[in-house]
Amino acid sequence: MDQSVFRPLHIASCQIACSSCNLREICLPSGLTRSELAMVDERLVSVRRKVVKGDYLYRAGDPFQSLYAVWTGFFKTCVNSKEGRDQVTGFQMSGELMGLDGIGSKRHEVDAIALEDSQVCVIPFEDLEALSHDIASLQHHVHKMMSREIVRNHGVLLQLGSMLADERVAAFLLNLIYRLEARGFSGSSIVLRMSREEIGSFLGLKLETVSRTFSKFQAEGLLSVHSRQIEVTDAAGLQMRLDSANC
Amino acid sequence: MDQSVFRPLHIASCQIACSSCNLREICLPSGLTRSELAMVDERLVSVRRKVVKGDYLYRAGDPFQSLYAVWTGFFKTCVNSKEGRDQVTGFQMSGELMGLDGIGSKRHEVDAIALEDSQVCVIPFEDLEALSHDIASLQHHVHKMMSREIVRNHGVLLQLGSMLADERVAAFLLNLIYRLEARGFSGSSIVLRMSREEIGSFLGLKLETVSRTFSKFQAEGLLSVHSRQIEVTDAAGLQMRLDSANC
DNA sequence: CGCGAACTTGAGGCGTGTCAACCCCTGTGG
DNA sequence: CCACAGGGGTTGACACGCCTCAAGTTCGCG
Repeated sequence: MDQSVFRPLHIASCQIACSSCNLREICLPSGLTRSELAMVDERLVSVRRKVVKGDYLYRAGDPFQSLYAVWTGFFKTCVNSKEGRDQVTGFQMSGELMGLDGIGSKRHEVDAIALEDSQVCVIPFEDLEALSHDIASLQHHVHKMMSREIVRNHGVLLQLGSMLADERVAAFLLNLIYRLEARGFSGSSIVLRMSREEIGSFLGLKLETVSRTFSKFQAEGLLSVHSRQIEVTDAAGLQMRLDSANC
Repeated sequence: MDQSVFRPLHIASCQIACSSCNLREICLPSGLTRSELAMVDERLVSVRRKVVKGDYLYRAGDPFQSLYAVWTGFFKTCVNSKEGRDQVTGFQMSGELMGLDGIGSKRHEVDAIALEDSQVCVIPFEDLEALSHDIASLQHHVHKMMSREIVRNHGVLLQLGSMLADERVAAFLLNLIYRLEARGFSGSSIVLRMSREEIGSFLGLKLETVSRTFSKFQAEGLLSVHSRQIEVTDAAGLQMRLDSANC
């Protein structure tokens, strides 16, 4: 529906080019000049990969070769410890980068799973490093994106370490709204692509707690829930849930 | 005591050179050739800064200019949300890098505070990007270090999201042991540089819970506690605390 | 030596997990 | 067409782990 904006009429015939992608200002090439963009088109991004709902884009342990930028669709990334624990570490939507975890060890350290039929742009990391060598602003931008990933994780740490269940869920929804609005979608009408269990895993809560919290917010008039369709009627009220904590 | 190994006799006269630093294999220049190391000495790391116990190395909001590598001492980094929450996001010891959070926004996003009298090597980030341009292996190594920081955070996420208090404390101690041993220190005799409250903040627990857990481990014969001096007598037993969870 | 900060320990309360029942929706096969 | 199974979601009762509050002790530093 809303997403038609991102879906080309003929995928097969679609030129894979950052310069003509409407995500270019959000995605990897953000901030590049026209001529730099042309170099990215030519030397870097040439393959797009489809991942159907439920399939792995990559698994923890797979050899690392490429980063992936989400073009359409929605992903989750999960860590699995050897002790059998696992946890969702993030949800990725269009324009967001996946795979940075794999650079350090040459192997992916998390699983990346599509939550709906998706397409990603493949960014071979060796090529990215080579091109960064020739385009200083690209090199800097890569550093920025990695840094932001670190900062993002700090935010999640804060959620998991110091927030009550209500606050975690409110922060989760507000973050989702923020990112959807940055992509031109309505911030008040959200379709969740993930289950209650996946939200819970991400927030360090059980699925029942997530479900109860949604019901509670609904009873308080902050939003209305119809399974995965959420209508946020009072985003400011959600924000107050965060501000009013800890006095 | 053990740390004398890292403390030069005359600080003022000490040559600031990665090539002669005994942390070079753990720290930023790990994996560089002799000649590359010489370039790092010449063009990159020339200033060392002292930070006395309790002082800020930098604060959230400060303009970002440099990364810092811990040379001696011990730090914590903290996020502060505008709502008044705050949380320790990590503890840094010798050879570890601080400041990566600041690249994305040109401002530091966390506070970095010395937990004991410390010294850091200042790494101007512009110079690092410039030198990375000339030394491909340095560029790659910077990427690796950032990637590892991301992966490290995933591990903390897992702790905060899915572990009981005992398990968090056990994982915390085992991680500390691992890092101390990598630096040639005893893994069984630990001196904590941080308070119970700081450990609690890092692990998403209250200080009383941390204290109780130490006492519990002591009662079970896994370790003995004398305020901040911890003798780990059964590291395998601590590890079992992690493995046996969740069945 | 004396003060304040850090730490320990206990008692009780609260938030979230656990377990279970039930509903809704979808897909499958008789 | 209906019966049925299965997965996801909701809701309730209860348990338990951690937090809160408070008192007392030890440690560190002037």
